[in-house]
Amino acid sequence: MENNHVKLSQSLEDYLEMVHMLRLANGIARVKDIAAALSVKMPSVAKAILELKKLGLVTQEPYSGVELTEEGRKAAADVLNRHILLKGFLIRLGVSEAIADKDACCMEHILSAETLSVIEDFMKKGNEGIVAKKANALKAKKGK
Amino acid sequence: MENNHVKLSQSLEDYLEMVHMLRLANGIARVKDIAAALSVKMPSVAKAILELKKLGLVTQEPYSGVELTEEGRKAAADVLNRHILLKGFLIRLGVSEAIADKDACCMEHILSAETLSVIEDFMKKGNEGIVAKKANALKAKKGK
DNA sequence: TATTAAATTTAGCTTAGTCTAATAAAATTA
DNA sequence: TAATTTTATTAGACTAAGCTAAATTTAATA
Repeated sequence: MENNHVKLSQSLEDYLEMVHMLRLANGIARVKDIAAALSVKMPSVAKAILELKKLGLVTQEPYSGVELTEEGRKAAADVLNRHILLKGFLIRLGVSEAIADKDACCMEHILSAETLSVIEDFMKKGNEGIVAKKANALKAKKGK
Repeated sequence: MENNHVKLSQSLEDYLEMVHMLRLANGIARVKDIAAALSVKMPSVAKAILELKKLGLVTQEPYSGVELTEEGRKAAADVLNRHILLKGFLIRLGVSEAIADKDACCMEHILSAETLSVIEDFMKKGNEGIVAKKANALKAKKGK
């Protein structure tokens, strides 16, 4: 049970996530579609896939679709889950769907575990959570 | 009243913001201190300052502290204000101060105007804002 | 099936942002 | 003030991530 978690660059995380999304949506992740979805050219995708191969996160037969290794699938799912969480969070705050999606796309690569877990709590408990926390804080103050 | 707002890279925004912070804190922004604060080496700072000079955002006499132009001061203050807003927001959600600071530091460069304005509202109105919004949404639904 | 079109890869260039090592200037101190 | 230390700059290497152009392979179609 080794911990191979090499921290990926934002760019590589994006490619990995997109492979996952395309496979979920279409069953296959083609270089052309990855390029279109990420607004880059195909050679950029080819280079990124090479990197991800070196890292053991994807496999690919020459001139065909990209597949995920078990480790790659896990890592991609992690990114995607963060994306979904953050997009939902922004929408809950009142951000429009399109912008929530775009901003989640950046945030998913940078937020610390602590912040993500706080946001998870927020999404579970809703605003009352914060109110309750405040109330507790006040109580604690009085208790002093 | 020209709009020279060239979109800065995250890196250059960080340098600009740090110049502003050091000047606020110490009255002067030295290369050495910028480097220490951003955990980079001095030559990286020198290069960045060169860029910011080209963009008309800072000035600097050789071998001395970095100054902000009027435009640079405005741009720096913008970044700093976003930082302060976001850090406060994360703290309000329950994130620890150190992590809030670190994460705000990344978020300040990437969030859209819409998301920032939503967060501003949240900080003004508090959670009731969201609750109220929800209530309104429900009312609107009923009204249909 | 032979040709054409589309997709993928390779080769190589560019930019931004970091670094180390070496040089130059300024500040400190003996 | 001369020597030393600190600070800043310059020169140049390296990496990541993008690009274009050209070559290669696969797929489509005449």
